Amino acid sequence: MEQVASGLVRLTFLVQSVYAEVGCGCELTPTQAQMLCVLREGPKGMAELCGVLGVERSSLTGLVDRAERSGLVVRTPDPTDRRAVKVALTEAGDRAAREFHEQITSRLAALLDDLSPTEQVRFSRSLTRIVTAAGVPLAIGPH
Amino acid sequence: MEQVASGLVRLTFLVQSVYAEVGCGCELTPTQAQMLCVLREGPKGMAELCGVLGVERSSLTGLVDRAERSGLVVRTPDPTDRRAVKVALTEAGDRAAREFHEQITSRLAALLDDLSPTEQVRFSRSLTRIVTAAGVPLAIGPH
DNA sequence: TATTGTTATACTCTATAACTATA
DNA sequence: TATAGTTATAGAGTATAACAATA
Repeated sequence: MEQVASGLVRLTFLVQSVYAEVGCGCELTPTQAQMLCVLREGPKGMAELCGVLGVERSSLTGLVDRAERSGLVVRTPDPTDRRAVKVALTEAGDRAAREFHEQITSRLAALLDDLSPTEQVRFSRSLTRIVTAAGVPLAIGPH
Repeated sequence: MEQVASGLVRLTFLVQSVYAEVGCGCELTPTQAQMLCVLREGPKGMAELCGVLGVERSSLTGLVDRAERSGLVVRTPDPTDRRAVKVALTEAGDRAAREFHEQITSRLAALLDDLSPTEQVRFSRSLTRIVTAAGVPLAIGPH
């Protein structure tokens, strides 16, 4: 039990550090990387984005503000609801998101390099089972 | 590759949320929980603690300030070096650290409940192999 | 001169509560 | 009244640079 818990915490640290490092290389904070990855699915309203990211609206306002200031996203008015806005990736944001996604995917997969092919498959399956059982959403990102 | 990366990120999510939740129940922020766990080994100097936690000294000053204000740790002068201080757990800090450690250990181990005993052993072994290969230090998180 | 730790400053991320505008 | 989003405010966590005291 002790062993497993320690392993899980250490793995979490490892993944976080890779995530931060890759993000840094793309000039993205981990939170920005996460948001940009979500926005690759398409433009989203603030409330919707809050739900996916698991943050409060006031927090998201700041996140979008900073990302917008950095030219990664834009707010556009929602034609169907004048209270609402849609947050969408800019071209630069899309480029950064793609780059981040590509790199994080290969960097994280490489963490399993020391396992045999069979072990890799088993590990990956168990991983999926664990997070599925716990109901963790699919979106890539921390928190 | 995509699969593995997604699984790793989702697992990281999951572990972080459990970590935060357990910490919250012990009135600890995740960072405080981590620091307190490290200090269970014994008192440490600021510089040493920085190394283990992977933060800058100025950051640690704030962390220790807040933990000290909450009565979790104390700074005591180092008799062998008048520049230095030792950071040690108070009784309350030790109690919180124990409680956190106990709970996080069982909560994280429980994440593997859906795997068969064989799969649990395999998963745990692979976990250890991955973090060992990557050189993730042991001291971080629960021991 | 090098090391230990703090201070000053600035930024990101987060939340709660109060607010505006629209539905 | 309820929902969408922002503003005001506060606090944790992080870093860099400048500084003090001691080795």
